[in-house]
This record gives sequence, C-alpha cells and structure tokens, in this order.
Amino acid sequence: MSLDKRKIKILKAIISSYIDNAEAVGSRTISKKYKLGVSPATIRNEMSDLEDMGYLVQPHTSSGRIPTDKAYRYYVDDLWRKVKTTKNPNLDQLREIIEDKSNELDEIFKNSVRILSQFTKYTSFVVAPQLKQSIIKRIQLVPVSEYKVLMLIILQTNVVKQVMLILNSPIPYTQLDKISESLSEKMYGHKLEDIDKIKDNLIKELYYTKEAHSDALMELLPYLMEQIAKFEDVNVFSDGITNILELPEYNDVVKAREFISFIEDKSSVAKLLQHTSENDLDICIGSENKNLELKDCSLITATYKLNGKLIGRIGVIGPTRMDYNNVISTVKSISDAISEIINQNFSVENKE
Amino acid sequence: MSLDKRKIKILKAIISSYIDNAEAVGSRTISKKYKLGVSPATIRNEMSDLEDMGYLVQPHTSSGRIPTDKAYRYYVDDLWRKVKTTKNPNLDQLREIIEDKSNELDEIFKNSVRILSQFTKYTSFVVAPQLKQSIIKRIQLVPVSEYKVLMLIILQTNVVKQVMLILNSPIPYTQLDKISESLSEKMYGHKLEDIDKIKDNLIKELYYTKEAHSDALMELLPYLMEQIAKFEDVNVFSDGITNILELPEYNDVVKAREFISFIEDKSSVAKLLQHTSENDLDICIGSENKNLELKDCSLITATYKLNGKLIGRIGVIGPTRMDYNNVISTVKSISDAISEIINQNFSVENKE
DNA sequence: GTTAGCACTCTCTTTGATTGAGTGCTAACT
DNA sequence: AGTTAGCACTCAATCAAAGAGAGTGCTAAC
Repeated sequence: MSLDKRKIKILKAIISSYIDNAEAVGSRTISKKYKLGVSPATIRNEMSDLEDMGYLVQPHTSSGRIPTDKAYRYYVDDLWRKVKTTKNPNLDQLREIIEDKSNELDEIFKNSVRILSQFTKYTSFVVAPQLKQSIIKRIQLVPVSEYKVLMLIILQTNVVKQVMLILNSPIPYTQLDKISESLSEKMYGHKLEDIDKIKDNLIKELYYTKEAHSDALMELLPYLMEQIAKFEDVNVFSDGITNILELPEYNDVVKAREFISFIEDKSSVAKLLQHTSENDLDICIGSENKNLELKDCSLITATYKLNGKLIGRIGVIGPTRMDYNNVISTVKSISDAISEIINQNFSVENKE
Repeated sequence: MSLDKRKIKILKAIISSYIDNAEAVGSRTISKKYKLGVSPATIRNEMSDLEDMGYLVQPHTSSGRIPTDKAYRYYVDDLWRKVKTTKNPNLDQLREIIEDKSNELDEIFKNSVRILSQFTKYTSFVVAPQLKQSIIKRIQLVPVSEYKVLMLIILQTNVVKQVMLILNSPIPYTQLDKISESLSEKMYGHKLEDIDKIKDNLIKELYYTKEAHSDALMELLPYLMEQIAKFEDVNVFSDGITNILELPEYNDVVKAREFISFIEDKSSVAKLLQHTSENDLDICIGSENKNLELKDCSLITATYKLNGKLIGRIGVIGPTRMDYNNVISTVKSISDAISEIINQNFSVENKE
C-alpha cells in the first residue's frame, strides 16, 4: 500500500479541516467540502488505509479521524518545499515594526515576540544572545552625582550595558576619565563571562597601574567586578502565553495551567531551544519533542545570526494541529528581520 | 435591627469561611466550625436578619449565604483599624529582595510586582513614575563606535536614560565633551515632556553657541530631540496574571479570558490606577469599582513616594472574596519598601 | 474500482429520578 | 423573650437511562 495521489489529497483535506476546526473529520465532510468527486464510502475505504499506514487515528470507533504526528510530519515536509522558495514580501514592513526607536537589543526582541504571537495567535519566545559571550571593547565611567558613578560597558557589538555604582567616598570627576582608560586597557578583549575568573589578576594589575592608583578606585574594583559577574546568563522573552486560552484544546483549565506553568519557566524554555538542531529552521512535531509536557505541541524555531554566527533562536509553540503554513513563514520572516536589524545595528565594525 | 456582637461574629465567620472556600456558607458549618455556642437554628435566624440588612445574599433559596460587597466593606473597615497599627516586621527582608543589583528603576518595579503576586497569589501591578515629569540634570555623549554615539540623559533623580544615536558622519571624539556641555547647559532644568515644545528654540539657541557649532551637531539635533520626545508616557508592570487560573471563580475559561484581556491592556490598568483616590492605601470592593468588568473584583492599591511626593501606585487585583488581611498588609509593606528604596537611591541630592 | 444501503458503535444531549445541603417556620423549651 | 429541635420544603448537583446524531465497516450491487 502506498500514498497514491488520491490518498494524499484526502490526507491533506483531513489535516486542513482538523487544523481549522479541531474536530475529528468524517468521510461525509471531506466528500462535501473538498469535492474530490468520490462518495463518502470511497473516502471511508481510503481513510481506513490511511489509518493502517499510521497517518490517522480514531479517538473512538464511531468518530471521524484525526491526523497523527506522522501525518503532520508528512504535511509539513510537503509544505516545506514550497515555503522554501517563496520569498517574504513584507520583510521591510516587519523590520520597521520590530526595529526599536531606542536601539535597545532587548526591545527588539520584545517587539519580535509580540508581533510573532500576534500574527500566529500562538505563544512565541526568543532566547536573547548570551551577553556573557560578548567581548568588552571599552569601559567608561560617567559621573552622575557625588556618590554615584555610572559604569558603561561597551561591547564589541556596540551594545552598551550600564551599571550604577554607589560610592562610599566621592571620586573627583577629573579622575574618572583616567580610571576609565585604565579599566578599558586591562579589560579590553575579555569576554564578560571570563571576568569573574580573572578578576583577582585584573585587580592586582590595576593596583600597579600608576594612573589608576587612587584609594577610591581600589575600593571600587571588587564591587565593580562583582556587578559584571552578576549579568544574567540566558534571557528568554515570551509573549502571547494567554493566546492558548482561545484554543479549544485548552478549554480545560487544568491543561491550560500545566502548559502555562511550563512555558513560564524560562529555564525550561531556554533548555528546549538549546536542544534543537542547528538548522536554520527547525520543526518539532508532537512526540518528536523530548519534553513529555509538549507531546501535544509543535515547536517551530528559526535562528538569527550576527556576522554569520548563530547567536539565538526565536520560535512559536502551539498545538500539533497548528497552522503550519502561516507559522513557518512568519517565524522565518521575523527571524530574518531580526538578523537584518542586528547585523545593521550591532555588528562589529571592522573599520575601527 | 442593628449589628449586635453576635451578628458581627457570625458575619465575620461567614466571610472568613467564604474567603477560604469560595462556597456558600450554611448555618451548620458556622455552628460547628466557629463554635459560637448557639445552635444552627439560631444562626439561621441571625443570618436571615443579616440578609435583610444587606450583608448576605443567597444564590438560591436552598443554599447557604455568601457575603455582599457591603459585608466585605464592613469587614475591611474593621480590619483596617488593626492593620494600621501593626508595623510590618519584615520590611528589611522585603527591601533586600526588591532592591535591584543593577540599580535600575524598572527592575525594582518588576521585582516588586513579582514578589507581590507571589505573596498574595493574585494579580499585581504597578504604574511606574512618569518619566516625562522628570527634570534633566545633564546630558553626556559617549562615543561607542565611529558612527554611534550614546546619549546619556541624567535626570535630577539620578536615573540615567540612554539613547543610541546613529550618525551620518563621524564626530571627532574630542568634540563630544564640548557638545555635551552645551547640550547640558541648554537643557538643564527642563522637564522631559517639555522638550518637544521648546525644541525649536533650543535648536536655535544651540546654533548660536560657539562651542557647539559643528555641522555634525546641527545635523544631530532634531534627531536627538525627537528621540527624547519619544520616551514612553506611562509604564505599567504586572505579574501573576495567570494566578487567577488557580481560583475556582475562574474555572470557566471564558471568564478567565475576559479578566486577562482586561488586565493585559496596560492603558486600562493605568487609567484604573489614576482614577483611585489619593489615599495612601485605597481599597475598592466589587461594585465600588467604576469598571463594570471588575464588579466581582477588589482592588487594593498603595502609593509610593519620592521626596514626599506621590509618584505612583502599586496594587493587587483579585476576587472580592480575597484574603484582605494578607493582601492589605503585603501591599502596604511593599509600597513602603519601594518608597524607601527609591528615596535612598533616586532622591534629589541637595548637597550638589 | 466505486457506491448505495444498512446495521452497528459510541459520544453527546436530554430527561427524570434521587440525593443532600440548607432553609424557614412552628412549637416546645428555658 | 430568646433559643432550639423538628420537619416540610427547595433547589443545585449527581447519576442513570433514553434518544439523537455522526460516523464507521461491511456487503452486495453497479
């Protein structure tokens, strides 16, 4: 028995009906709505075959059929060939919405997941690039008030992190630039994540640097290093969590609660995304997911890159009967938009 | 007929039973669990009186009674006298949790609502102070890369806002300090919200300032002003929205959805909080709320202050049968903690 | 190979009976 | 006069039985 043309037509009809209505599909429905020119009886025979082949299941003997994960996999692989070739027309529009006025990386991600969940009606999330992997370009101390100094950590990607330092005793403004220079010189080229390991050495080295040799600085150093070490490890943004309340499969509050509590746990989501393949676009259907909690969910993720290097993933999670067509192209568009935006705004400029 | 001592005891017993179980309370339950030394029959008579007085209602003839908004109002007013006098013991602990490592105002608020919803098991939110009301103390431009300059706007409260400016043509680093000085001089003392109105004047004045007279600057100015004008108007943080899924009154997914979509609309929440009284602590029970959507909810809000001036509110929203005792004291504690933290970290230092 | 017909299955909805928590009233008691 | 036991009554919630409806599988005819 093989998937002949008619079987394929019927299978696709069932899948697309089930995606729309979340209700088991009967032979009559297919025959009427998807006019294949054959009677329900014929369709019943074919459906029986499709069930034997593992593409359909019946929730109970006298009900219609619903697609299995295998069916979705077939459907998606088929879709895949078409999506790949169609170019997204509205990329510029997307860029405009996502691109943030304040040029903040986090804002770009927040916008992205917001748009993504609005467009797909599912839950979406993004893992922000691991800040700790970034390399320090320069440190700049800026006086704010007598006892407050703002430390700006300028990264190679031109992302600027700010840390407010509270002083025990004031440091004259005029010294701050010199201190900044010394700090920059010593910390240049190090990754943020390495600071914690080498901080003792750094402090020692700085101690012997003539310009920086002020009591105020020495007092400040351990505190300053500590603040850097405290930067967040992974950062996950999500949006549209409550979208799932609109779906009939989550009409049961208990189910909804379970899903939400899983998704709200950022570390589990981060793990989820780190365990996916390195593919540009990854589709994980139902039981293909390693997490048992997600056996009824599909996960569509795409990568975004900076200077050609993979730095994060953005994705959508929804029921296995999700609107793959829409989700796949939306995720792809938005991940492309993110890549473009960050490459334009945050790439390492070689001319320097 | 008046509220004698026994009626009060019975009323309180009913309220507290209903708060615990969300189920209509019968005379037998009261008689057994709250040993008042009288029989169910007597309690029935009293309950009937309390119903006549408007403190109780029966969902249907043969059910127990549930408290009305009037009952909660009585209960809360009574509680009020006691809460007022008890000092919160764990304020220091709270401060420690809320106080943010990075000294970011937004982080403080996010922590506050997180803690608040964790402690109360309800939904909580805070309106962040209106940034636009803040007065500019100083502007500092910091070079980031050849075509990027970070503009730091240092406010009187020592909050520092950063805006990344993308240049069309590079500005020599050495000029940036001078430009910063000119900008600071002209913009000092103005409120952020006024910048938009007076920007034309500012630009003109800066044009005639000798030090700042560089083409690069002139090109930058309109762009820079525009960025400032774009700062957000109100900022609402919320947390624990999905806590309501745990409550029996929201076992109905439709109800839950309605509640959530109301709360997720930041502007409606902002409006809600701005319409409450100026009281330090405000309690709005059920139909006392102006929003029809919240007729089954109670809203407990408290103010926080900077330099004695009210700058925002934080609050909890939950069902009318909420645990007022816990919520009131928690909201109060946390608002106090916020006040302390921001007064310590963000108050205008007079010595400067 | 396709289809009409029909018996069969199983869920969903409706209906009716039963249960149980709780009330209100009355009459007796303190 | 206030309190209480007793009892009839009410109504939501639960459960079982019946009926409807959607859909299947099989058979026999086209």
